[in-house]
Amino acid sequence: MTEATRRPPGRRPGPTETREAILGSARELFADKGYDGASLRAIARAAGVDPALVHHFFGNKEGVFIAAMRFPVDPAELLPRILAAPHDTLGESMVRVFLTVWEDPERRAPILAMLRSAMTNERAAAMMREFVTSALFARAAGLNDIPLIRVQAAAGQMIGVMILRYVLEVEPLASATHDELVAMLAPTLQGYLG
Amino acid sequence: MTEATRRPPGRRPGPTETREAILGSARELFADKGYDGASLRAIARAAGVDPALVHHFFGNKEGVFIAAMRFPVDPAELLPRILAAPHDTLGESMVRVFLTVWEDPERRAPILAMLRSAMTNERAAAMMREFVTSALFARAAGLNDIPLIRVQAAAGQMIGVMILRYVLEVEPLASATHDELVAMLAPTLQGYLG
DNA sequence: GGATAAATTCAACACATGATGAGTTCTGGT
DNA sequence: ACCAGAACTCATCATGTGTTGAATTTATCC
Repeated sequence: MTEATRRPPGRRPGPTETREAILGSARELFADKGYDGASLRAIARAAGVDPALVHHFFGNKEGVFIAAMRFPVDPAELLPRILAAPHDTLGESMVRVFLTVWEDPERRAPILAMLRSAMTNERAAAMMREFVTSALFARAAGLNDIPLIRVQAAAGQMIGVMILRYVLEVEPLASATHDELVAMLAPTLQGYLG
Repeated sequence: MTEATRRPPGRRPGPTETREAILGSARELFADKGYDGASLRAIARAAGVDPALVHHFFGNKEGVFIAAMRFPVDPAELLPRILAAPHDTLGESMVRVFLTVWEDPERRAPILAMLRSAMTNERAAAMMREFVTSALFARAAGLNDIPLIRVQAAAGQMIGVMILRYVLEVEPLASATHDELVAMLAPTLQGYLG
């Protein structure tokens, strides 16, 4: 029992799914440590792989991040789901979609990763600004002729509440049911969007 | 010109203000890199001082952070200023106080530091949760008999907007005037608090 | 089956980090 | 005038970081 975990070099037999495994670990680690906090080596370790392999696949750390952030949440799928609601229940619709997405760790991860990274890393902030601006705000405002700044106020309300609920985990917000949150927040969003 | 910047060891003559200088640099660096992103050595460098001196004064990195975060914003001074307003303009009052504080870099720094750090560091998150819960939410709710969760929804609105405005710098939110923001946000907060 | 390419590891690099211990110079109290 | 302690720097340690180049094994294509 010289070394328990020491695999030989060289390609593994069978079809290769390692790349996806790395992306999975990357998403998880970026999600709860942010860009700078998640180390390449930790990502490699979590994927059961040598750090150099990560480089081989993605070139450098930024490459890993960008690859992991593809589809932070597909707005083309989500926005219609929000805007499909009748005009007078747009607010409730938006709250429910947000809650549904954030409740599922799989779908929450990329958003959290983006948000956490953007808070302390200039380039990540630029990526998020870009994404949020062109893929979310502009479309949402364009589709229903709502002033851009009001869409942003609505998004701000949800971002703030999500941080208090999922990052800071402040009570009673963290334990509130979906219905309670809808009752409280929907009128606000409706006010901005209606 | 062997070494331009090389001060001799030993105590400096005259009264000593170095401790405050270190805290100043620490506050600045924590504010825009967060706890993990701001290195002791960078703080020392910014204060024009040897890294070991920082240890001498504060024991370890967490000591520096805690010392730098004393008075993130004195709630005992701020809350009365918000709550002094007549009941039907509480919302406007809160928006204005938030904007005033965030506009001044000196006062924004500790809050940003706290927030940025809390996003990626577990201990910083605990500190912030503690602070926000007992020093802000509980008092604000207690003083005027408002349900705790509504205070948090109001705070969430402001936190989200502040992030979009000062961290992500999304337009047009980032360039909006105080009056525009008040007009848009005050009714929301009034709804939660009234 | 033989050549080329892909997947994978290892060893090492240059550098940054937080921390420690010892040494030097000044201040303050007696 | 002395001396304990505070202020201050230096050199150093152990660890972690992103990145690189070479070596080895397997898969794929002609």
